[in-house]
Amino acid sequence: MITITDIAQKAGVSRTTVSYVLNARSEQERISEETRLRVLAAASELGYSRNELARAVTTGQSRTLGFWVMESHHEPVARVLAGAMKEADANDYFIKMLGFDNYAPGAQIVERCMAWRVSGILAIHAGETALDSVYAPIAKSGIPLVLVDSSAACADTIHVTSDQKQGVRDMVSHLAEIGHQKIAFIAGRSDEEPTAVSSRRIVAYCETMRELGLGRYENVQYGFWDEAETRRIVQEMLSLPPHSPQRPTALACWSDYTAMVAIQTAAQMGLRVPQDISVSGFDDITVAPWTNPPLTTVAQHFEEMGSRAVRHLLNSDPTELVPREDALPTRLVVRESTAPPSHQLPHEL
Amino acid sequence: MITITDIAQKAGVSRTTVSYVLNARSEQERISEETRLRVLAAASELGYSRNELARAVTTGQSRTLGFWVMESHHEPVARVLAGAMKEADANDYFIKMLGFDNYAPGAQIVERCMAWRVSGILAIHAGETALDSVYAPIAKSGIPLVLVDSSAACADTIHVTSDQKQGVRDMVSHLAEIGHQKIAFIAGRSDEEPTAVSSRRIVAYCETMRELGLGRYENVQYGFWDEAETRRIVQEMLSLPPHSPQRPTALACWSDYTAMVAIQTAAQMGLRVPQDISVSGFDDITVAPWTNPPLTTVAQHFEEMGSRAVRHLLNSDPTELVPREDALPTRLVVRESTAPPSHQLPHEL
DNA sequence: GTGAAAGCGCTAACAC
DNA sequence: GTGTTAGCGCTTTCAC
Repeated sequence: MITITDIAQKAGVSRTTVSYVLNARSEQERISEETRLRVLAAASELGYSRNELARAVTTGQSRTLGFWVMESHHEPVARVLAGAMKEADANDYFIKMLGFDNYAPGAQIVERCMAWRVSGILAIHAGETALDSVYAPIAKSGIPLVLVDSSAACADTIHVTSDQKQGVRDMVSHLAEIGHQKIAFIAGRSDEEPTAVSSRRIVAYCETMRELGLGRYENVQYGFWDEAETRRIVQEMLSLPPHSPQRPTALACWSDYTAMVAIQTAAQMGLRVPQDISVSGFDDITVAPWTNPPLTTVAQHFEEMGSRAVRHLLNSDPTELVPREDALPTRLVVRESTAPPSHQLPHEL
Repeated sequence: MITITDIAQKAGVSRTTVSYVLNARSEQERISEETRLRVLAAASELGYSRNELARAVTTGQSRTLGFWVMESHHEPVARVLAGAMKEADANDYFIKMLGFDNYAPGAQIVERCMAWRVSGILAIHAGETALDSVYAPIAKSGIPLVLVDSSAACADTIHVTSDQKQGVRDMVSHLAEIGHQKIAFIAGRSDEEPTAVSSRRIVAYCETMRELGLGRYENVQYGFWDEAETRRIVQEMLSLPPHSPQRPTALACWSDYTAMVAIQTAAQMGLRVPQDISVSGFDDITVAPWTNPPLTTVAQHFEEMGSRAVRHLLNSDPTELVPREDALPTRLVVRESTAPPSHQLPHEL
């Protein structure tokens, strides 16, 4: 293994000089162009490869960010990670995976971050309970933390997320504009708690309904991760008599997955989407344009969320990560799963 | 920052002793139970956190694996990563992300791996061209490489993948069993080259067709990543007269995404799936059960692929990574997008 | 059983 | 401009 000592020897200078040249600190300070070139030449001739570990030891800087997946939703996680990677890479930082789906005890993961001198932690999809259990150790460790798409409640840090409110408002307004009044919202909930994003979307739904003068029909139903519950809810609502004041003409779903289940359930009941019932999603995942019918949804810019999070972690004075929410705009994508409500009876079974 | 020197002082022993205790090398060698306890106590009282970087410098072992996404298919990548993480974690290794979608020059990434003393590299979805450009530097670096779901051609390493042949054979046999004879295959291709997995599935398709005595109808069409081409192909095939010998009664697609596009295209042509045309996929992604109709497909165990790859990287003698293919079994999942061919004319537009 | 001493590869005051 | 020296925190050989 080639070290700076070897280079120093070959170039006939001291290790210090080599270090300065290799770190490009030669420009402003000391080091003549002539020696610089000689050192560089020696390095490349010897096939030198810097030992970043040794460097990290002395500087105390690992230039590494931890990426913690607290709840794994494949596509969003992959996309946020891609964005984070790109940004980290541009700044010559690395990303270390800390955990997937929380299978390792949180405190242990934090301990490892300290042991590896991780420069910052990006936690994605942190629910309240999960966060509660690790927030204290992280805070104590002094490692900067940025949350992405998480439960905001106990977020004593920067929280990068989409502007859920705007997204839901755009969707509900779109449905209202094309003539819907009975717009139900299908929210998400995991075993014990509503997912954070979901609960904020509920609020936005209710507010918008009121703003639009549709407050009298406020209908929030809870689907679980388990699709079965979503099916049950949809069946129940769509089994109501066609002109019942309870029966929704549009189903605004908190996620694309849920929307797909809703569309399928409706189809299995012999209903046509969107003629008999409109359905919308949230996220705009890859397959959204390929559902039958193509899904009207709200696009989130996951990649951007990732790079924003990394930028927060890197740019700011570590002690100045002032807690706040960094909400990215969403984009309404109207496809074919929403249409004006029919005034005829829904297609019969 | 607390170091072993602090512990040594507090426990009244030498740094050597502390090091031995902390590395649990105390059992077989030296160190009395009494001092062991005293050292441990001192460490925990002081709130000691080991500096893994320093440790890595002296040992030359970073206990870190690089994960390189050469082509990003969100869900498969996320799932393989999850599996890899789990296995790495169990062995007290970390995973470092090396790149997403090849946006950084390969040689540079390899250089970084060397600089960080990465213990092994896991590359996923490596196409021929991408691999060609980085294979030499990796080989020269001496860092063990394991490929996952990649182009096998130039794979002078272990290649973890699904048993594509079995998967395709199961699917084609299934279609044949329920009465199809005119089974077309829709393969994938990126700009310049067929994706590796795709090309191997093509071979498997052809072989199976012959084995089943259906060799006279061998019909491989190429879709691109771009869905437009897939649409065009499907439209062309399904525009043929119903009883034309060219017109397929089943479309075996190389991926679930492609299958979704095929189903949608068929639906837009007024055809019913599976009554008028059967469609099958490959992968069994999350949404496969929620398409209309639910997708018949071949499931791959992505998580297992990730953990297998990591195991290869860790368990084996680095010099003994004998090049070979580690093919995991697939599983046929019959849902509702495939059914016996109708003997009536397809539903008219 | 335990410790002294050397060393891993690199950085950074400070002196010349 | 350049080199000397000390040090980062840890491991490991060797002597006691």
